[in-house]
Amino acid sequence: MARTSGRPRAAGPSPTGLGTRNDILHAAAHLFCTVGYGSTSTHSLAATAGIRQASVYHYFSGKHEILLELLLGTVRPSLDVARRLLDGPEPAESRLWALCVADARLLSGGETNIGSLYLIPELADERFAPFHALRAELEAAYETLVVACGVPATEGRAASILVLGLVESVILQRRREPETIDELTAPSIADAALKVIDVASTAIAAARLHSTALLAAR
Amino acid sequence: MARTSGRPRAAGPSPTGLGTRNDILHAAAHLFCTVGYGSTSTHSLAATAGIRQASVYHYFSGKHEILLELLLGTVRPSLDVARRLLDGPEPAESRLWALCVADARLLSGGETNIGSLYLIPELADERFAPFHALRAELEAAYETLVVACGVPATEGRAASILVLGLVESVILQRRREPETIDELTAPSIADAALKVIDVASTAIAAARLHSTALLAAR
DNA sequence: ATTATCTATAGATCTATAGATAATGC
DNA sequence: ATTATCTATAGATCTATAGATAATGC
Repeated sequence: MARTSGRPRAAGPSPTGLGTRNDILHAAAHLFCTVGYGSTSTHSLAATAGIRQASVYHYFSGKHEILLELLLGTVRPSLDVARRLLDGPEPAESRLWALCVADARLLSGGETNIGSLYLIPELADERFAPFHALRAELEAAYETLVVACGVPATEGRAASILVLGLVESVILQRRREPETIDELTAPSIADAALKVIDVASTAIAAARLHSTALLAAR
Repeated sequence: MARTSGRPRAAGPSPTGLGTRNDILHAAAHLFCTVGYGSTSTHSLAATAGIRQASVYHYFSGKHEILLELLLGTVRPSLDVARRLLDGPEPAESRLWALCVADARLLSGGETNIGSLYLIPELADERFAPFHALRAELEAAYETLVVACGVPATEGRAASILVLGLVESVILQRRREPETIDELTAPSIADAALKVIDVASTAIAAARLHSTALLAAR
């Protein structure tokens, strides 16, 4: 990871200690979330990463490629959890609850509110198609689990949109009132998600108990 | 509204027919939502509004002032509804339901998904303080109604964040799957919001019946 | 006379490439 | 020799101002 050969940096060592590529990704996550994607220049990106502007192009062909990598790195862990939960032996209610908690935690944790990048208009560009493909798979997993919880198949789409919307509302909350987020936030969201699709409170309580084991499972 | 004196435009008449100021606001709403705020130049703004780049400065001191006006124009109607509902004689459940529906409709209707501008990092700038003040008042109204629905005051904040998050999730839905939004979307969201705070289904049904009269009231 | 718009432009910035340089590796 | 980084820069673009112009209003 750490550089061995090559001309030394003019501005001192890697800020992250994880190599230049990661310095750039780290700087981009921070700037895109606090300054805005369109308002961040390759120059400020480089400065934050501790290198010169032109050196960014040694690793990425432009801002869009950096953003794509950040997005993929954020949706992949969600998808990993979703795939594991899709065909487990536990009740669907417990698996959906676990997925909601895991996603709410992923979105509320980490150094930067990277989920807020899911929403920017610039993503309409076709260069972000690989991200949209993974997102679509995640949405399908939610729908499958929602239907497995007893929601009629014809209403599954609409119900899963509400559920995922509730989970992702943590992105908005984090943007506006990060101090209100604590370890109870994710479970509260998961509870709320199951209430929305009319899961009985006994099943919700059971899901809470199952979840520790479920999310630890490999 | 329509220009009377002054040099004629080079690029033909006002696209909206509502005067240059509105042409600019209209163009900005469209471009900020589809291209991105930071990625929109004053030049493209002017071109879409049917004027030259420099003429934008006759009406606004820059992009930020245009964005602020768009934001205020979006949050004010929500706040008008909220103020009216805050101390009505109807049950709190019905008033909260009506507020959720009204907001979900405001966010899902209109030509552009202007709610998506609520989330951009650029809003952290102090120049948008007037918007944040109105937003805070709207959030307080939600909290008041949530507590009036029987949620303990100590949990009112957290619960109202979930409720408002659910309402605003329509912004995310509209960005990603606008074709799934129809006249049932807003009421479904309002139902879901009341379920989240454990309102009995009988009270939810009553709220639906009340709402027509409630939202028509002046 | 007043006004809305225009043209022109200075100066700042931004992107992306070309080519030099200062390290390590062999 | 290879590599990561640097400096330098061309060309594009972007913002904001100065001042001209082409209408209407009086």
